[in-house]
Amino acid sequence: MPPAARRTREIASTRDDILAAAERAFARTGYEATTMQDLAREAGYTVPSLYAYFDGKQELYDAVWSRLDDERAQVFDTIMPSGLRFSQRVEFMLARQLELTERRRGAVEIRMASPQRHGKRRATHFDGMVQRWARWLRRVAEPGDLGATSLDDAATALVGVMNAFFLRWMARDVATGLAVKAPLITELFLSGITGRRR
Amino acid sequence: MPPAARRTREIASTRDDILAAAERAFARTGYEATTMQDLAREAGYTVPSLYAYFDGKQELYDAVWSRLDDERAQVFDTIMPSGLRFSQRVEFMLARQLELTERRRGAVEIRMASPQRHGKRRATHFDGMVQRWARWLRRVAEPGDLGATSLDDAATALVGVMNAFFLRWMARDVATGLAVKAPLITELFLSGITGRRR
Amino acid sequence: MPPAARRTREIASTRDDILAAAERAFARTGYEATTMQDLAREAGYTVPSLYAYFDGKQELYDAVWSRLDDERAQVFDTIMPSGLRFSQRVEFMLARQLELTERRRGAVEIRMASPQRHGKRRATHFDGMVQRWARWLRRVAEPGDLGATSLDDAATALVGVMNAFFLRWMARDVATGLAVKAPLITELFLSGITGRRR
Amino acid sequence: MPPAARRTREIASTRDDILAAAERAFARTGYEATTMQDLAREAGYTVPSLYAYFDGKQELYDAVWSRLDDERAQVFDTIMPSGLRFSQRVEFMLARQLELTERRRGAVEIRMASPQRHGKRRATHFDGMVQRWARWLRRVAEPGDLGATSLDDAATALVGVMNAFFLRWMARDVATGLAVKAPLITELFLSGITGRRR
DNA sequence: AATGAATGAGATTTCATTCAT
DNA sequence: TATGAATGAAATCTCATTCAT
Repeated sequence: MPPAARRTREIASTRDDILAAAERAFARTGYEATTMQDLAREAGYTVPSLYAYFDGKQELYDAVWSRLDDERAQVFDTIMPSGLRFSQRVEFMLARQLELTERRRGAVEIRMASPQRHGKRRATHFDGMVQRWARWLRRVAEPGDLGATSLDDAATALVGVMNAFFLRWMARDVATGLAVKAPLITELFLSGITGRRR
Repeated sequence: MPPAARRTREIASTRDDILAAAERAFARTGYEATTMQDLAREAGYTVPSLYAYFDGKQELYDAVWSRLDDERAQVFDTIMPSGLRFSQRVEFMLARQLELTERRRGAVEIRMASPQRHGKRRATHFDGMVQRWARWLRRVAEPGDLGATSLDDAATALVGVMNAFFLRWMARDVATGLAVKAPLITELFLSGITGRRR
Repeated sequence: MPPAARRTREIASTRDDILAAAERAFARTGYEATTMQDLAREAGYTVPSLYAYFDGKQELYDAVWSRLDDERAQVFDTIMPSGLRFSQRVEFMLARQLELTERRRGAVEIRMASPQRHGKRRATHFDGMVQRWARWLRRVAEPGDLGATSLDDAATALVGVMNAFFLRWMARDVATGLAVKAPLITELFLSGITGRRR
Repeated sequence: MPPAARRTREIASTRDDILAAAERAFARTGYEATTMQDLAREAGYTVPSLYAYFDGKQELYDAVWSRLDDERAQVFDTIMPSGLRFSQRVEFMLARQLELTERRRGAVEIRMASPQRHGKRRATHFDGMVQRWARWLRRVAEPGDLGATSLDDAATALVGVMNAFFLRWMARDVATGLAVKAPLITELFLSGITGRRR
């Protein structure tokens, strides 16, 4: 590998280390309460070093979420086993997304509550999730799969139920698995509480 | 009314004015970004005056949420029309809760994302909501109403879908009504996307 | 005096105290090398208190010069004894200006070397002085008083010689008087080195 | 040329390149506001490289002025055409000095306002100029040339008027020539505003 | 009860300088 | 010789909180 390329790789790797540390730190205490000092300590650098890799606290914060969002987008592009029915596809994708959520739980939680640049709000982030799921549903749903429900309402309900189980899990049983709830969430999403098969 | 009693009433009223102002201010900019100066200006007092009524910023913040939580608890105690079926009861309570949410939208949104004293977290607040709804469901549901779904899972799904529609509304159409979504949410909760009656 | 008026006076007086202290501090070490800490110590306040009276370091700095410039403008409006010849008028005004300069020597010196808002420079400040003297000369000079010299060139020469004697005085003999040089400067200005009467 | 000698020459040349760049940079933004980064960029080196040639920022700054002062001293040693009268000599030297000033305008302006190590002051630099001109005047003036004016006062006036025209030129018409003012300055210096020949 | 004034503590950011390679 | 990386030290500015009036 030529030196220039190695250099580039090293920088990227350092940036990534810092981002991972920042994700932990922000997840622990939130944006405002996390100081540059905290971020530096978590990353194993001094504060001025962080400024060599990122332009400031806000930029670091933004970069943390970009990284997370990119990863989530990638999961949406996971190739699905062929021959699945709609309900199986939903369950499959739910499981994948929940796995990611589980792995990055702290970040995901804070992500929901983030002040974002230009005053965008939590609601905006939520709406983004809804729209991503809506796009996905359009891709995989066949006529009749959504019953009489609009794409938008379906995506809203799905994200809602999923988030609810995530938050309950965060509050109560982080030690256990989250992705195992995928079948339950799928059923509630498709058939509600009464329509569930015994 | 004796002077002492009037004094007590006045104090309570002033405290309430301050809390209402604080709710607006916190809803606008969040906990950290809202300064005591902001709170005082919004309330029409000077900063030291606020300290005469509350012990500090954190206490003010906590009191804001207590007030909101109390109000929500009261809504749960609203007397329901008699003779309603389960689905009608759910829809009725959803409508009442959504009305409150609509009225206090800003505060409710921030409430979800609040750093709290002693590291309690957003997830904890969510879990509180789930448990309150679970208690309510136990009171109003008759055998069979929840199908094969546990009380806890049912409450989780309900709060999830409700929150989802609230957030979507915040992101997109605050100008319109939120409570009108109560029937839709009820159906999605009970029958999922496929089981909905045409 | 009504309380409100007294309050206003107190604030003005405090601001003035701070400005006087800032003038001393800036004169000692220049703009950049003078810290808010230095300014606060010199004024007998803490740093945050300074921020209650001025918006920041640059504003303080600007205010110092405004104060000085105002005072200099006032000197230009001093009423002159009547019946003076042109040379006597020049000498009179030079003496008054030099007295002010002497009193505020440090500030005046730094004033010449100041980075100013928006990148204006020392030259700009100098040009301002030239133009003020030019206006004054137009007011007091009668036809023939300036010989063949344009108003602008005359003012330039006058400010140049005056400044030169000020700087030499700063470098060598601050202990003595500066205003006593007014007659000499007047002669050099009017007649040059050779034309001087014995 | 032996290698060692070439090396020495190379080092001297590199130092000079760096100084020229530093002069530009300092002239643009002043001492404090110019960072080592700025200096390195202007010179086409990296920051640590600058440290290989100079001991630090202050040393670089000092070296810039030494270079300028040396050059000015050299101009004072320019051989003058023979047979000139005093006024012609003054005009000749003024023209040469103004040419240098014009070429290095930015540096010269900053030079006047330079904080120097050990608290030497701007006034000191001015006084240095006065003394150099005084030495030169003593060399070229013959009895009677200065009229009744002392050498010191004459030099002071000369430097003052010269500086004044320089600063006015900086403020107003950098695009035009400065050295053309030499005759005017000479006349004002010798005969003042009234004594000028038509 | 209400407030003007003041401040301790701390946050982000910048920069000259060093050092291993 | 040249440089990428790292950092100690410091500067400006903000804010919750106190206290005398």
